[in-house]
Amino acid sequence: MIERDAAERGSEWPDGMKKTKQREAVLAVLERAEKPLCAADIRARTETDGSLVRLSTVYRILEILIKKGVAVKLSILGGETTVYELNRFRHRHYAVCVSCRKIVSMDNCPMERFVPKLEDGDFRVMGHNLEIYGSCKDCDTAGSR
Amino acid sequence: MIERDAAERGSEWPDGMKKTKQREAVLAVLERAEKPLCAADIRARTETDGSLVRLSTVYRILEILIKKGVAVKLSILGGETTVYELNRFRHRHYAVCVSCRKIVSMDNCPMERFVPKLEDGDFRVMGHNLEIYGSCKDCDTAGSR
DNA sequence: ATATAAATGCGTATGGTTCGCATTTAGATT
DNA sequence: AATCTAAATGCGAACCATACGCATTTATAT
Repeated sequence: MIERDAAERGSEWPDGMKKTKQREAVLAVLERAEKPLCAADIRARTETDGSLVRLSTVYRILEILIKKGVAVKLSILGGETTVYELNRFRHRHYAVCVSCRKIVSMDNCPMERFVPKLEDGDFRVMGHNLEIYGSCKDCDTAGSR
Repeated sequence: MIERDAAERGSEWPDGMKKTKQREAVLAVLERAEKPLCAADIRARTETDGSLVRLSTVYRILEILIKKGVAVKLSILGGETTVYELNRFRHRHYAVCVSCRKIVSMDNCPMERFVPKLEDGDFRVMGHNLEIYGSCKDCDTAGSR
């Protein structure tokens, strides 16, 4: 299973990164992830895959994946949760349900043609994070019922 | 000093909130704040004001200010810092310098006339957080020099 | 003035993340 | 293929921000 994912990834192993089974396991999890995952989730999924990666190692791997630009870190709901996902080289933002914490992905981005008016006129914008919060379909109907 | 701030705030004391000197001190700090502050900053500023509020109390006060909608919590730089500010009932977003962590405020908001395309069609958007990151004037010139 | 529910002080617990160091391993070199 | 070495991992402990528990104090209603 890990081998298959590695095969799908082909030769795209991050430059200069030593290939260890822990790193392959973490990358496999991130590639299969349907939503951003927190470190503990990643650890748990490597465990069910049959090749447990310790939590501290997960953090170390995430750190270097981020440094290499392979993964990105995002925090939602006022910093309560820190999650990670592969950098898919496209804008991807999420809406989070304040009630059940479901993460819903968004297909467009308000920053596409937006020029921020910044107090410090010479601020060079390099990127942005956007988080939308609200109530998902299920929780919304449950609440108003 | 605290009295003066309280006077400026006038009768706007949050509904049903017991007025204690710790709460007045924290509100005074938030009112005078030129940028969002973390809990430890708030504690430190109450200390220099001459009425130290313990950190755990700061957190408790922030919690209820947020619940009452008087303050808001925001997290920047991927959750590394959690900061708080008064809810000024207008959109206020910030750009953060990735190098010196300076916080620069932004005068417009890309969400003003933006309709998100969400996978979960019935997601009810209640609000959003946006963080812009990049390089501030000082760090940018320092870096490219 | 008194009663009482709520807020605070202060020490401790917690939970997510990082660190230290001994051991193992990947990849280079022979 | 065997050996070497820097880098990665295991594992426990440290760490930091934040939350909690409970005795004491305080704001407000009576």
